Amino acid sequence: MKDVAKEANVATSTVSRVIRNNAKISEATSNKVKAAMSKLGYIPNQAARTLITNKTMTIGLIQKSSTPEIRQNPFNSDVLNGINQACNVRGYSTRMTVSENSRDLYHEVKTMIQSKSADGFILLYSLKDDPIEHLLYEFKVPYLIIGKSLNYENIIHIDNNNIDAAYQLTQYLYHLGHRHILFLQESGHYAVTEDRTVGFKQYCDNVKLSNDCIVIKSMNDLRDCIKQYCIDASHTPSVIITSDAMLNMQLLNVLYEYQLRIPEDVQTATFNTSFLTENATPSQTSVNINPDVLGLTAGNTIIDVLRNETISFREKLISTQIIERVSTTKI
DNA sequence: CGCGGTTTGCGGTCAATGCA
DNA sequence: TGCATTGACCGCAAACCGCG
Repeated sequence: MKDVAKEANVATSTVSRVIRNNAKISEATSNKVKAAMSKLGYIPNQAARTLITNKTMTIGLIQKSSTPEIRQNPFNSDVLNGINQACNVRGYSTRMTVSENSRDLYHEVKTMIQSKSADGFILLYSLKDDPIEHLLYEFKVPYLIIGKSLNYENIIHIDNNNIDAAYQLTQYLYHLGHRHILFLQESGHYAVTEDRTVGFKQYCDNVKLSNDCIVIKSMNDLRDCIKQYCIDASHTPSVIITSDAMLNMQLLNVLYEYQLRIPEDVQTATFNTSFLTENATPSQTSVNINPDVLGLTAGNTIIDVLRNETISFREKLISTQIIERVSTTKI
């Protein structure tokens, strides 16, 4: 700033005012300063700005764990992409947690809060009685949740209506003629999974369809389940829904092992449209929950909060769409 | 009153200094 | 020698102030 001021023949404060878009600077002076900045290639120093503003211009992103299963889920990277887009446009950067287990994660987040490494946080999951959310709440740090708000009143959260999305998907499959549907859900008691199960059951009850929901914890679970329901049973399901695309990928492998053809022998549908579902063999009918929009909305909203702008909602629901693909085509 | 210069202090590190 | 204290320093924002 000193160099720029010298180059433009003004005081450093004048340079500061031009950068901050402060009023009461004549256009002539402003232009003079901008010319000097561009001549010298000057970029403001964020570390120095943090010193005086006490703002890091960083958003902390908390993911439930940093295991490959979660990191490599396209849903995750799509959400992060949305968040980063919002942050990039509005001058913020992001910092994500890397811990793989909840104890480490707790300390990582605590350090981030206490060292003032971020101005606000986005929780990328929602969990009942989550110690990490308690931490954010106790320290009075601005945060919002992608998913349901389960622990405190009036916490801003960005979500899909997963009950409705599952209901719609089941209805869609019913209209295709399916009368025996198997629903496979991931383990872990996360709200999304539970809601998708609820929506599925609701529609089945409505039309008096018998239904089975199985919790899958491992690849062996999955093999046992398919053997039991699709090989050994007399009345096999005509379609299998998976609560997430990663589980869907594993299912495709198991069906291949048992030489069950999709869509001829059994059909499949899943939640979370992505590159994976588009390019699977065959391409998978899936529910697009628009993770990029979830991320973009979350990013923009937390920045609004940090800028003390009034937020008109506590809950924002992002729409979902069923994407029809080969896995549920009529034969 | 518009404009812009002077000065201070943000939070932490590190070297110099003071004191027992 | 070992410890505590002080002050310079980083780049910037803004309170404060003065000129015309």
